[in-house]
Amino acid sequence: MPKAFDPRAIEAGWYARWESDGLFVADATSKKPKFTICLPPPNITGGLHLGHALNHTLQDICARYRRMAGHEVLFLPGTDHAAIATQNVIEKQLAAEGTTKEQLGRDAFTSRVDEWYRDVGETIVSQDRILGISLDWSRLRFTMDPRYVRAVMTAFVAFYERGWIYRAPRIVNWCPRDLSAISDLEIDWQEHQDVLYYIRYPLEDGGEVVVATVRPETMLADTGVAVNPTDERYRSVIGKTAILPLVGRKLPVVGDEAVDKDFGTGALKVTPGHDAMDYEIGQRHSLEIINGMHPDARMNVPGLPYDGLPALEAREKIVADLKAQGFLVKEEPYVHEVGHCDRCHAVIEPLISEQWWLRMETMRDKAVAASAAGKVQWHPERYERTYLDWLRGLRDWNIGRQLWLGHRVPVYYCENGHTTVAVEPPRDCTECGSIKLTQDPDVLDTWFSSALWPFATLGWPEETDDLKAFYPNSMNSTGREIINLWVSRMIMTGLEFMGEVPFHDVAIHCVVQAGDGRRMSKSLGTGVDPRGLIDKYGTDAVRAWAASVAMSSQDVRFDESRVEGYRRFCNKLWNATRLVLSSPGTPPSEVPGVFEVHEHLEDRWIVSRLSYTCAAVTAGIESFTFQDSMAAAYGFAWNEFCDWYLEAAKERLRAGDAAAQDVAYFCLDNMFRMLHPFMPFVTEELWSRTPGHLDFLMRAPWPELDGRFVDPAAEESFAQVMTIVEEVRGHRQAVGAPPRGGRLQLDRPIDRTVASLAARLAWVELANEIDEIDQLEGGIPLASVAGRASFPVGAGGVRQAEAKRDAERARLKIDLAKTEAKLANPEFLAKAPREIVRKLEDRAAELHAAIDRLE
RNA sequence: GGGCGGCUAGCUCAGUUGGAAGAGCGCCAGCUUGACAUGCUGGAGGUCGGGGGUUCGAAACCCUCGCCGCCCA
Repeated sequence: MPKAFDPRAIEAGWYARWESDGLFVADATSKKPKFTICLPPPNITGGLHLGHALNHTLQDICARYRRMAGHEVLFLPGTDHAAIATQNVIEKQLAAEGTTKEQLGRDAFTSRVDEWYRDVGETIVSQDRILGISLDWSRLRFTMDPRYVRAVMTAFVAFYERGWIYRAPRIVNWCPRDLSAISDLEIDWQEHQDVLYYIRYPLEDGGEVVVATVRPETMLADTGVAVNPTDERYRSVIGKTAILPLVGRKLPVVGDEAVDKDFGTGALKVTPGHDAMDYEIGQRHSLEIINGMHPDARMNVPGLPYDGLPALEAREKIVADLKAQGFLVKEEPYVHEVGHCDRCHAVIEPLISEQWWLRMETMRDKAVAASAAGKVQWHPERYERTYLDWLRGLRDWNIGRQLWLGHRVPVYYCENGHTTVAVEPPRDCTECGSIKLTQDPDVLDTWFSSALWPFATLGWPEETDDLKAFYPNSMNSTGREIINLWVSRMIMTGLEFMGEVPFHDVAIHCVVQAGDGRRMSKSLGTGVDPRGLIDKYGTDAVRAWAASVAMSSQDVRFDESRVEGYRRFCNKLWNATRLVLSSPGTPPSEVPGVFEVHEHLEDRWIVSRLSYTCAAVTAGIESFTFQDSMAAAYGFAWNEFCDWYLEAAKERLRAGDAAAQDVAYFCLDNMFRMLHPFMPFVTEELWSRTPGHLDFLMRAPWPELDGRFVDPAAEESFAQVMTIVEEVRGHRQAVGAPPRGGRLQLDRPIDRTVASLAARLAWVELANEIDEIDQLEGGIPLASVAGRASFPVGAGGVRQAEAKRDAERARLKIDLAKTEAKLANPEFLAKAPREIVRKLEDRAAELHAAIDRLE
């Protein structure tokens, strides 16, 4: 067995062996309890980054754990076409090549996209394999697969038939670069330093109203002026008519309570075609709606000198003209939030547009009710509020997008103006039989299709075996920014189409930031590809790191040294195994499941600790606090098993002691099993190298030690051993004694087993009679127990020993004073719980004794 | 503007009903100890963001202020 752990050497073969043995494939006919995760489909915009690695690892931990714990596990992989995001990526490529999608044409663009899907799809699949994610590749899904498309169309038609889908003009968030509407959730708000312009609108019969705006270019589409009817300043102007500067249009002045009296002058120019609130006001007062802008944000004002100008240029020219003609009252600096398209970063223009809408009331109410009934558990719990707050304010969903990429709306128009809505493209119009049909050009918001993921991947709308066996899913895991975009919508569609929530648990993991606290993103150049880390430290180290930060309450700045630390942990496991394997004699042919541990204190202690650790690891996974599991397993393996047990049992192992071997193999076996979900490769490799393991660790049963080996007496005794050893070692270093040698004398209350084990681990000789303390006169008195230690040192050593003793005594006296002060407080004695008082009394007694020993 | 989270050792983070401040990395010192120098041993380092309050007792609970991040408008 090589001396050092080498991730490359061991990771290569296991994944292929697990896969070829069918260990990832779910059996829908199995009688076992089912456990299902449909992996959140990564966007096909590029390869996976560290955030995906984290998320996929957490789900894989759950999947592997459940398999070992006896569940039939379906862990289903897939990818999402991410229409607008992917279209942006391809368009950037085309731009770099000096062309555009319009020059290419829709068909050529589509085949270009298909090519991209193939390449990136392969990259993502290979990344998940490298990460060891145990996905059922026989069920790989893509949101543009024909079967999946059919599910999307079925959902659309179902909503349409319920009367929930309608087409209507509304103010939408329009991206003038993507030439599409986008949803509220796809907007990135950024602070802008702008100018607030005060503009004089003359009244027809004399006088004027001054309005304030940061977007003077929209005035060309003004169709009214509004003031708050409770505003004394403007009460007299309601009902009058203002004249729009530069245009000459007559604008009715209306009173509407939506107007904010404190903003600007308190008078509002009303542009129903370009502002959501203005649109509402316009509806209430029957104002005309003018669309003053082309889809690419150039002005659409025929007959005016601004026609065809981009918005910002038009703004400059309009401001100059207003100034020249005396309409501009003043300008002042103004800071406000401006919406940007979160894909292409263009400034969003609110504008009136005819769109496809989905009514949400019924689904929203069901989703809220399901939450109230506790059907979905959120981890951490506080995210339930994020979800509910958003749902309660939910309005109709704009599901249409004006893109070239995505699921085309299944709505067909005939030459006679009839509309046919159908899952499959119809041959003829359902009303007049015309065969001249054209399909609506819009595509669906990507989240419309993603919302169906937990059941569409299982074959819905067909009643497949998979759907029957694996719906609802068991859990979903994602980042918090996806809660509203995706999780809430899956819950709504799941309830609507399947009559049941799509999963019982939602785990929201932390966000991994770059080392400097910035968001990790490809565009900022702060993204980290997990493959680079895996090359350096191995997959198991990356996964262990992911588990260790998993559900952290705060976002985590990526720190590579922690990944390195877990590689060292792998090496530690490797070498611990090497040590045990090197012990002579016949190793146990199989790991004893139950055996009597009675003779040696260290044996009793370590299996007791093992038992405790196993329970802690299990509890961590079950409660979605993976970092607790990782910490428990790490601490046990390194600090307890390697540092203390193996050191204590080393001589017995070398001598081929069967009991020590039994215990050591038993610990290794259980450690490998409980660590396997976290670090599948190194544990599988080491398991295969220990005797008696012919099958895969991956399908070994999950360890359940039931507290069988819990041994409080052994824990207490061993704790005493550790205390003594640590104090003796401390003295040894303080006096500059060599690493070995010296004598230790302990007084009678100390058990002989404890004494001899402590002496051995502290590399000192135990004096023959543990009660004859005077024999070691001149040695260093111990504080933790009655006893002395002596080491071969020169004169300087004695001084150092005394200095340490003085410092220790001073520290103990401070502690004692604090403790006694509390005990002297009558209120404390009266109000504190009894066991707390007793604990402090015991502590005071111990401190007294320790100080006495040092006098 | 509303809401959520965070602020603990030089760095990255734990700290589960309030009852003697922790880990990993880094740092200092000492160890070629027969599994591991990807290691072992010992050690230094914190007025738990500031200020109030509740309590016998607060890193933890309440109020307030200050930064940092996120979500929703």
